[in-house]
Amino acid sequence: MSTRQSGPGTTAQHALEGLRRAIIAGDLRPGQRVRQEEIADNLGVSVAPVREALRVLEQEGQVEYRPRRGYFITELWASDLAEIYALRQLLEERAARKALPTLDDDAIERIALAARDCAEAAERGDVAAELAANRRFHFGMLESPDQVHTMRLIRLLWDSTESYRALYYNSPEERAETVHAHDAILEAVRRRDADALVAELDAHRSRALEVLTGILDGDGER
Amino acid sequence: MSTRQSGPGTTAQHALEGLRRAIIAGDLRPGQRVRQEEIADNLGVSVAPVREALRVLEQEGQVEYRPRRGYFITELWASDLAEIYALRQLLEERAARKALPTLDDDAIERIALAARDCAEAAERGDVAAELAANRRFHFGMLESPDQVHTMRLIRLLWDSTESYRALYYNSPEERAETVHAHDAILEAVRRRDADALVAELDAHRSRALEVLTGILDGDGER
DNA sequence: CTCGTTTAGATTTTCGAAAATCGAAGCTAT
DNA sequence: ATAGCTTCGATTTTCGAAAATCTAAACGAG
Repeated sequence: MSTRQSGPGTTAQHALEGLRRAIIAGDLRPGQRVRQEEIADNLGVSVAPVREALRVLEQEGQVEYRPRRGYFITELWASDLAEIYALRQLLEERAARKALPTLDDDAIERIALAARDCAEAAERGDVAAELAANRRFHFGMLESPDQVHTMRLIRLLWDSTESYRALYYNSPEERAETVHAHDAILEAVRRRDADALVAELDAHRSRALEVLTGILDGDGER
Repeated sequence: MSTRQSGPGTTAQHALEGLRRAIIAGDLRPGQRVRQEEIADNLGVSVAPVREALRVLEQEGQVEYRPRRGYFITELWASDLAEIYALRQLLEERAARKALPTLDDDAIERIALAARDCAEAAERGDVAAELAANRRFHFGMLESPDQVHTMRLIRLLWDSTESYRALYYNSPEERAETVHAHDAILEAVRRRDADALVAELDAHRSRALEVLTGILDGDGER
């Protein structure tokens, strides 16, 4: 599927988006080999841009590269997720405290909108849309112009766990839970209460990690 | 220069190394445009592997990409360096405290060797060799098997400032200073004194940042 | 003289095919 | 039967050239 035509982005960007979609959708599963020509054919492009996209994903940690052997979707264990979530805690607390005082009403409105989008997508069960809205929600309250490098690291951590977050959103219970957590977070943002915000973010994150650990230990045991 | 032949690595890796060298050596300066064909010709390869290498550097933050416009060597301001060094402080303290108890005599020997290599390179004025040895020194005491993701972020931060570190090493004074700082750090490692180690690392880092800030404000002022 | 348009050259981007490499099945000698 | 070697198909990797796009200079109208 997918008609090819020179849109605003380059073909490599198109390939990157296609690969991301496939990973989130579960068409490409952890551990699986990525057949370059197959991806290229599915997207109606040649292998060159696909390889460039794979390089990007490699740097993000979403695929692993073995020279002359190809690219493989990264498999994460519970211990990996724990480390990544601990790093997120460290970096996101920093970012949140820095950014919170700089948020104007406009920014808060955008965050609230993202929360609504997120809730709607959750109800529809549209995992991809929920992932996107969830990102807008969280990054909306962390982003600040003098923290670009911090944000780059945070974005990297999010990217490398995107497919596992998709796993999390497959549970209807957790989708509902997320809506509540977002309300509490948004409330803290509105009150400009940094400590409360950090506490809520930590709780939100911990919950996700706990659930994911359960899922991974349940069926992904080596 | 540079004879091409199918070595152990791929051509893309060869291109990546070539680009790194050129950046460290100052052949490619901050802000400058990267002409893909020129790079390819110099390395005796085609543009495809060069583009893949550039994608890697883009993710590392060493080059910036503007679609259909090309790749540009990233320009960092004093404020960028300050942020990056603050992040390093945060992450390296974590890594050092985790790794210190796990270092065996063998590991410490490797670190000491790296320190010697570093001092020798400093004396010779071989900046590239010093950068490499310096990296072995620092990463040798941070690396630990259950902190792979932390190390990935730290490596990223180091990569993105590699050319500026090269700038720092151009000063003979600072090369000498580094040797002393490394001695103090190594001493703390041998004593297994985590607090002292962190303090020395912080001091070492602060000094570098201070010097670099001076250099950048001096001549690179927009 | 200034602003917008056109054109030409340089550069990026993508493709399709050739070359190199890998992994597994099949073969042979012991 | 098995260990080691060989061959074959599948896949990655690289190349050279075509297509698309951008930058800057030349041009012309107001």
